[in-house]
Amino acid sequence: MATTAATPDKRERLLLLDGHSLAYRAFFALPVENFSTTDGQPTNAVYGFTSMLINVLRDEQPTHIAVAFDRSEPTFRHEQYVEYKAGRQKTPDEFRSQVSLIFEVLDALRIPRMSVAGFEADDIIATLSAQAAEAGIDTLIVTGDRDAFQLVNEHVTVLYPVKGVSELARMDPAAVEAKYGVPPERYRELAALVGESSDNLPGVPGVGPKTAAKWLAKYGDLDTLVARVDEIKGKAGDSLREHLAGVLRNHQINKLDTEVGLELTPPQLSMGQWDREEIHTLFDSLQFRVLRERLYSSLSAAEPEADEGFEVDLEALEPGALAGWLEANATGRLGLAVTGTWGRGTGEVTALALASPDGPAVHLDPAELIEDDERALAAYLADPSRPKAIHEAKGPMLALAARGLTLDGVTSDTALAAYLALPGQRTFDLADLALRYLHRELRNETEDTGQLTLDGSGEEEAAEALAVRARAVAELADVLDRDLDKRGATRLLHEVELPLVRVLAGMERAGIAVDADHLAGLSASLGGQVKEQEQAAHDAVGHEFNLGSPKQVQQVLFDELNLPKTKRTKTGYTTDSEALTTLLEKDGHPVLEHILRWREVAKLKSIVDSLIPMADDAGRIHTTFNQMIAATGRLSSTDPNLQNIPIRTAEGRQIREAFIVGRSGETVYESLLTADYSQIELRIMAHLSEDEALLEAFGTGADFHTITASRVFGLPPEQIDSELRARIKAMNYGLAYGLSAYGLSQQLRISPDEARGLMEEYFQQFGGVRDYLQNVVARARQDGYTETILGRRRYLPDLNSDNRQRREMAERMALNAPIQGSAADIIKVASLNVDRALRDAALESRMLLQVHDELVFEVAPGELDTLKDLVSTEMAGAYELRAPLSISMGTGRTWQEAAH
DNA sequence: GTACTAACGTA
DNA sequence: CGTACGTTAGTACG
Repeated sequence: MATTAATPDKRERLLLLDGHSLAYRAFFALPVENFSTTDGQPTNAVYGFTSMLINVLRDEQPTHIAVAFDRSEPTFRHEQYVEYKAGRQKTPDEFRSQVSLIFEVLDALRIPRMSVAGFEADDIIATLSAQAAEAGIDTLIVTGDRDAFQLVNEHVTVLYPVKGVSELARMDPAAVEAKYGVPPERYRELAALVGESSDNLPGVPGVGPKTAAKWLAKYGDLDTLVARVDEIKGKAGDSLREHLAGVLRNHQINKLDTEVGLELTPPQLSMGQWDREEIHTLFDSLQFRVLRERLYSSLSAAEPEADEGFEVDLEALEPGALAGWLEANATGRLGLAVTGTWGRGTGEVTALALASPDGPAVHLDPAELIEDDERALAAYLADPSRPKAIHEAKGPMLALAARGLTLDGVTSDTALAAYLALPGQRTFDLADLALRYLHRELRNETEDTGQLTLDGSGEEEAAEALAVRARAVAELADVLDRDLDKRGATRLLHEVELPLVRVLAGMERAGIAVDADHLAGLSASLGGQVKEQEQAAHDAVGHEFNLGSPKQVQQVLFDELNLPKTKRTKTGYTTDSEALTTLLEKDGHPVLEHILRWREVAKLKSIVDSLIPMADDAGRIHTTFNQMIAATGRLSSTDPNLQNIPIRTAEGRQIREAFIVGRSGETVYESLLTADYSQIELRIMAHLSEDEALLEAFGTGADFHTITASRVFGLPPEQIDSELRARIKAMNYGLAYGLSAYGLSQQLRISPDEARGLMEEYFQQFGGVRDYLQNVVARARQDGYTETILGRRRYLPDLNSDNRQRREMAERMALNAPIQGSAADIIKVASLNVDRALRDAALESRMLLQVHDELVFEVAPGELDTLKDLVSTEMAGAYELRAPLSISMGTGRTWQEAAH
């Protein structure tokens, strides 16, 4: 596509940015505390710079672009004046580390960056704007350096950041004159008189911009002023005469060079195609969520990368013609797109579209179908032998189920497929994937030709848009099939993730019954305790404060009570429970106890209160399982999150008592059954490391932590007390997270040396584990990714980062991902096998929840024994580990009772 | 209203 | 200076 803006009536626009000056502005405008990645890399300058860049691209829609940077070498100005820029503070390290990140952003956006030894960014900009003027191109300069004002004219405008990074002043000739009282071509002379302290160019003492402008207005220009310098009266006149040499020097130095030798000329700087994938990866690593959204929402329309949409041949179907259409067109896989609403285990379909990857499409309103068509649709959707592709199948599946429609034969869910390809990404928007994989925009090809649309109802457009989605899904599915094949993830998709969608939908539909009265009672009693603790805390310090505000708690503890300072957070000192408990031991101020206790009960109350309104008319709560969030392959649960219901404390467990066995239609279930894997992650670690001693410890059947402790300490198991066992338990679990000796020492409250010794003794006994862990990281560094037992990958480019923090973070992720991810693989397989076995055995019992290593079931009358057999067989047999999977189960009227 | 942080719940 | 999540409340920002 030719640049759309190159129309004769619209001049081309060259955007030039001064990289260093803008980044430096951003660096001081944005507090580094609020702009750092979780691993400590400061990003305030990159963020601010990128933010300004995106805004300017959006607002100015330039056709050409370049970013100029200074170099560290001395410039010609230093030769003219050795004191140039002397006395400047050294660039902070936090800033310097961000310059290369800015380079990465620009490279990913395919924006040329330029720098020339011996010249400043401003000189490059001056040269380019002069060349642009000759080529008939208008120039916009974005810089925080006022020297650029001298370049302003009819075709050159400077955008100058006035406050922070969000507001740019538009400096055209009138604006420069209004602000400084001289036209832009005189600005240099004014600056020479006033001086520039940051460049160490002193001006005339006692002369500010006002006086300087007055003189220039009176004498016309600097030359005349100098020639008639003796006429100037007063103190200012004396001062000028005294410092005349400096003024002339300033005037010479602040002239920007317009003849820098450059490799590219303005016409060669046209906006290029940028790489979405690269932007995604980079913004992921910089943890720019908002900026990514802004970039995509403001630029996707103007983005030259995708100049095509999707062609759909939307056929109008006569009533009764659907069966015939399907016969003719559903020969291969069709793309399916559905609109409607879904969530909380149910939904409603408002429309659906079917499209083949290369041919016609239909749009259907399920409410208006005649019986024949409805039957044909139901049969097609439910037919496992008629392949379909859909984007995010679970929601539509719930909505279709609410109409009594079954969806089967889904051979691709394009969102799931993309998740397996890019597990680190958090969202898988169809429009995004279409651009990324098909290089096309999610719009109708024929739509934007400027033709008149037939009616203003928008109904037709909506139908076409849905058909476009179906078409895009059909094409995307084919491309993703090939991509996954290359990544070795085909089986994982077809045998695990895709069939799991239906199982998750089933659990969401079923929901879990809650005892509303019990919850209400809990809320009331917790509410009472919250009040008590709040009152007690206020009394203890002698005034009211908001216990829910960490900031106010900090003020009370550290400013008023002068308690010893705790570990720093970004904004102050932590008041987390660990720190407060330590403080309590040291100082014993009564308020600490009340704060801790208040936090505990307030947290529990908030969980209870969030659950109460979630129950439906049948008294059941339906969570939503997200299959594409966790980078390791785990599920997550939202709205409400039923994977973090308290269990640790007795009060917390009361909340579990609110989850009870329920009924469904005729069936009154008799109990809940929970089944969980014992130490699944440790078994996986033993399996993967093939460490003989560890495998043996699992083979004995005795308490695992005691056995390993007995080996480490060289004592018989009966001499392992709870203290020793606890130490080794912490080690056992910590290893899979990349625990350091320091971390272990903190956790066990022992000295780092002691912790190091403990680790060494551990590895003396379990050397295979150390070899494995080292190996996993080394291998991942080579391959760029880790892999689970089912071939689920996690990509970790930061393993080769120069930044130690980032690299070490990636190393811990690499240690953990195969272990946590393999556990996720196993329970997914188990869920599928249990689900299949339940259907094969025609049991009425059903699976309700998955909590990472636990499955929760509702047991139909008389089925308990059969169900227990079935569940333990399927869970234990989900995967053959060298340290065999072990299951423990419990039953009861409530989730709490069913714990074991 | 939106976005971020601190804190804390789970595996 | 141990991984993976989601929710809440307070707070700062536009």
